[in-house]
This record gives sequence, C-alpha cells and structure tokens, in this order.
Amino acid sequence: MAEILAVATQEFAAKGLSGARIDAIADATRTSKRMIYYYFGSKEGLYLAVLEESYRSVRLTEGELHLADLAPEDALARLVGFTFDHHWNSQDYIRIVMSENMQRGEYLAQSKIIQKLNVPAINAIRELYERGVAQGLFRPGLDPIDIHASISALCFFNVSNQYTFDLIFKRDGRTPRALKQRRANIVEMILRYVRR
Amino acid sequence: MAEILAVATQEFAAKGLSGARIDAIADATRTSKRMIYYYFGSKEGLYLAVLEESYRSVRLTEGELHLADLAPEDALARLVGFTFDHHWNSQDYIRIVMSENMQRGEYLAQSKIIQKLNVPAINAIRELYERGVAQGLFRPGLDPIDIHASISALCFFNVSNQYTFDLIFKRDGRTPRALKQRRANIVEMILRYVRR
DNA sequence: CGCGGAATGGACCAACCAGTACATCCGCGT
DNA sequence: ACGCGGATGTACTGGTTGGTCCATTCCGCG
Repeated sequence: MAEILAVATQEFAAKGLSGARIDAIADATRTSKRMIYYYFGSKEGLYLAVLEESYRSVRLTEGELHLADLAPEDALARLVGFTFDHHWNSQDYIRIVMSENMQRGEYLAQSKIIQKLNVPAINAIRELYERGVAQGLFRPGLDPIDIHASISALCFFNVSNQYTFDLIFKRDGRTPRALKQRRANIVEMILRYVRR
Repeated sequence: MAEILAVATQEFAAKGLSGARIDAIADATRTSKRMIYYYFGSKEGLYLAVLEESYRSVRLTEGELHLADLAPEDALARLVGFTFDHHWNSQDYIRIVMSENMQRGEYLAQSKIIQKLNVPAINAIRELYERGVAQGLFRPGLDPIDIHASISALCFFNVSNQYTFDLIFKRDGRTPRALKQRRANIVEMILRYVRR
C-alpha cells in the first residue's frame, strides 16, 4: 500500500493525471491493479492520495531549521537556501504540484488536509521578519505571504521550467556550478528585498 | 486551419497533451477530425504546431517597448511590469509552457523555431542593464539571463501556481487589488536586485 | 476448528479514442 | 469539357484503459 503510493507518485509526477496509466502503476508494483481499486477506489482517488501524501511529506522536512537561533538575515538566507535545495531535491513533488495546477487545483480543493498546510512556512518567515524589523534591519510594511510567494516562485521555477528555459537559452542549469550560482542569486535577491 | 489551431490551443492549454481530445477539438471547430489529421498528421503534430504558434505569438507582443528612451531604472521597471501583465493576460500560453515542461521539453526540443527565441528579451535586458552599470546606477557583474530568469520566475509563478497557492493561503490573488500589489512588489524586488 | 471479513488473483468488459478507408467534391488550369 | 490534385464528410476500427466480477485465499479470534 505504501509501495503503491510510492510508485503512483512517480507515475503521476512523470505523466500527469491524464497521462498516468493504472496498468503501468500496477505492473511496477508487487501487487495488482485489483488492489489499487481495492484501496483507492478509482484513479482519481489514487491521485488524491498521492497529492495529499506529497504535501504531507514535504511538510515533514520543512520542520525545524532552528531559525530562531540565527540573526534575522542569516535566518532568512538559510530559509531561502534550504527552500532552493529542497525544491531541487523534490522534483516529483514539484511535478505533482504543476500537474495539480494544470487541473486548476480541483483535487487539492477536495482535500481536507489543506487547512493545516499554510501555518508552518509562513510562521517561520513572519517570526524572522518581525525580528528583523524590530532590530531596524528590515524595512517594515511587508507581507510574509508575499515574501513566501517570491521565495517559492524563484525556487519552484528553477525546477518546474528547467526544460524549456534551458532549451531556449542553450544552457544547462543542472550543473552543480550553475545551481550554486542560481541559489546564491536568489538568496541575495530576497535579502535585498527585505533589507532596509 | 487557423481556427483549428486556436481551438486546439485552448484544448491543450486546458487539459494538457494527454488530457486533450482530438474529438473535442474537432467538435469545437467548423471542420472535422478528418481535417485535423489532413493538416497536422497526428495529435502530436498538432500539439507541436500549437506549441510553436504559442511561442511565436508571444514574441510578437514582446516587440517594442521603447526601453531605449527611458532611464535604466524606468526601463527595467517598465519591462518587468509589462512582463507581469503580459503573463497574466496570456494564461493559455503559460499553461502550454507548463504542459511542455511536464513533457520535459520533448516537443520544444523537436522544434526548429527555438533557435530564434532567445535573442529579443535578453537583448533588451542586457542593453538597459549595461546602461545602468555605465551610469553607476546598477551594480556590475550580473548576468542578463539570470535577471531574466528571476523576472520570468516571479511573473510565471503568479499565473501558473495561482490555484494551489490561493487554496493553501486562503486568499484570492485574482482581484485587481491583489494583482496590482503583487506587480508592484515584483518590480521593486527586481530593481533592488540590480541597484548598486 | 471454523467462521467472517479482509486481501488477492486473473479474466473480462464496455467505453473511449487516436487514427484510417473510401468515396466524394471542389476549383482551377488547359 | 476534362483531368487532376487538394479538400472534406462519414463510417469505421483496433488497440487501449479505467474499472469490475467471481472465485479463492489468508488470517485473527472465539
């Protein structure tokens, strides 16, 4: 059952909801198609389970970065850098989210776990941002969700659009060198955005 | 034939390559399925035509912003703001690009028109950036492609991930007010990034 | 041991869907 | 008028695919 979910995640991440094949998932599992329907009811039920599990597992690693121990700028740099690495190392998750946005969030809207998702990332940002403002390091008046949107956008795009972007600009953004550079630039961009 | 392309663009943008239905496209056209195969050979041929046409039509509007007439900062602000609006108003295009990234750029790689795509946007940025550096307004050492990546990421994400993002944070980023705010923030972020 | 419900296997089905066969039609140049 | 190549309508097909039926096995519990 956990095996089904793991295999299904790969398949949905690779092909999207409509491109994924139940038979392919079944064949890659030690169980059968019959069992998939036994546990998940339908292709869409399986997709929803994959979607929820993807969001849940992402939250786990997002856990504790010990940002409170760091100076505001260091904490923010660490958060952004971590987000960048984490996105790069969770390409299946990224693709599931892309897929879900292609479905206009139809399935995520059905999920009940969404309600608990917003808190952690935003709270971390808000906390460190307010400390920065209080210390006169950051400019006031910014919205933590907006900062989060920018961090997400920059880190997400780096994974999600790598294929078309690299093709058009005839480069390879996958080399360690290019990744390191891009990562540093994104960190710098966010820091400059919040600094006074 | 142009009608087929227009309808197919909508269908592929709405459902992705594997989710799109040739019959649906045919039914929404005044022609028949027979004609689609007559002109485009296969579903994938049609998709490729749609992909190329999408990129081509985007380049058109990207044309002349008269950035050379403006001071570097104004020119950059104008470019970013324009990119933001343009992305927002070209959601079908965005979704085609998302779809293509889900296919790992497989079809764009087959296209011969890609070679001509990189030049315009980058040249505009390079030109204005170098003017800014020369005037001591911008810090030196930045890569125009990197700047472009950031602008694209911020503007693209705003469209591509609107569904999941809005759901998770229980907000509506589609209101004119929210869009205006986000747009201003993105412009500010890019300006702060390049400023000395 | 034997009962009941959960777990499985494997063949099967009906709908769907990309793609085609075939015949026809239109319009233009000669 | 005629021929010819491009355009088009209709019906069809063959493989695919999500989903199911029936029968069987497994396993914990009284």
